Amino acid sequence: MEPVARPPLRDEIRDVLVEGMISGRWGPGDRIVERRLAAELKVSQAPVREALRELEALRLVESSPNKGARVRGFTPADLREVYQVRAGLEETATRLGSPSVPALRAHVARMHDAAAAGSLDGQVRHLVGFHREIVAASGNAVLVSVWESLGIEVWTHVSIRLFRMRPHENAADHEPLVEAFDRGDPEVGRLLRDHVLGYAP
Amino acid sequence: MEPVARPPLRDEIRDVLVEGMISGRWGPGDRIVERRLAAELKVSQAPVREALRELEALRLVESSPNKGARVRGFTPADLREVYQVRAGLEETATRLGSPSVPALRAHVARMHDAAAAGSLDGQVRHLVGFHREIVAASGNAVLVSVWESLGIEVWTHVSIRLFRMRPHENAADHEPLVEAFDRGDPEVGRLLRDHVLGYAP
DNA sequence: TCTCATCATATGATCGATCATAGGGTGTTT
DNA sequence: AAACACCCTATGATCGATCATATGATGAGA
Repeated sequence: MEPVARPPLRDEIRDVLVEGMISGRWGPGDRIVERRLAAELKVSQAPVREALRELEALRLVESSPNKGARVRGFTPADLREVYQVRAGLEETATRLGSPSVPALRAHVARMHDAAAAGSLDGQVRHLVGFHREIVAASGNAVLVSVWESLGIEVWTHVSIRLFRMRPHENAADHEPLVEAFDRGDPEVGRLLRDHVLGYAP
Repeated sequence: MEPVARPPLRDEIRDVLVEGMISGRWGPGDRIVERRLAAELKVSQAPVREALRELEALRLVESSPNKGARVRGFTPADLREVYQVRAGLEETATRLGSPSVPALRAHVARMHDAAAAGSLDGQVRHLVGFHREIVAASGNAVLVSVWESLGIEVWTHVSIRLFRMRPHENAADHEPLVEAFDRGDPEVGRLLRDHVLGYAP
């Protein structure tokens, strides 16, 4: 049994930061001052530091010794690097396992709904969910964790806001992929790679 | 100018841990007790914790809330997962840039020397150096950092000791790759991928 | 003896305080 | 005014102490 099992404080703090970055409270280049945040959240400096280290590992913030942390600024070129890696990872995933086609269709459908309802959050959630399904289907836990470590969801949100990227006609863009998975097309890996690279600015 | 610029204490502690894992002082499954290590190194608990978090991100240790950290145990299956991801990353690297063939040859030569001199450390260092050269040549910083995050060097050491893996006839195994890079073989990516997968137990 | 509640100990999680550094402001000298 | 040394403040880095949890030891009761 495992009843309450509160998550460590650092995780909650990390989520606050991630949420803040998505909502725009902290934008690229903004400093994140450990003591201020600690005071605001009514916690001590230590867990805040640990949360920041975690975000550093996720490449969401950068910090230099004795200078503190700031939200990572990033250029379209940086984004491109992330997408290149991500494309490679997802292609690798298709070699290791096949996603559930119904699950993919469900994500596409909800992406559609969200778009119709004008919900940007919903679109991003299902866009990411679609790709996460593919990665998870690889059955490779390391692959999943590396993929997650790219911080796809946050970056997608942030880049949409900053670069005014339209989440394309997502639903439509994904149909060919679903079809390829459905018919077991051996080229699906390449298709997926090109699809992901197409997101890059 | 930037004279002394001591690295943060947590980094030194992390290196001590990594070194200890390579040397066998800590083996898979061993607990790492924050306070003991802190006392031994004459530092406080905080930087030790941060070092452990860092190693957690590198997948070298695992920890559960209120239970502490232990060196990650791993089965051949886990290793295989790492190699699959690594193979995909290195293949991606070949699509983005071409390594310096002389640099590759140099690594192979030193691998040879090290093998002749019976230096396991040397072999591993240049084996890893060979692959790192390829990844770095991609010019993609994200790719490099993701690849590094797999902790290749440590795992290679550890798995050689635990699984009594021979570092194959490394030098020989690498010749065909060098040749392929040299003649700009478009199949080099696939070759490299298979080569890396060949390391898997 | 076996079971289970209680408690003791070890240790992770968190805190509040202190130490050390970076940057900026100020006054002095030329 | 310019250059420079000094000091002041904000803040990251580290520490020592306290709080909270998990795990094993102890012993009463059946």
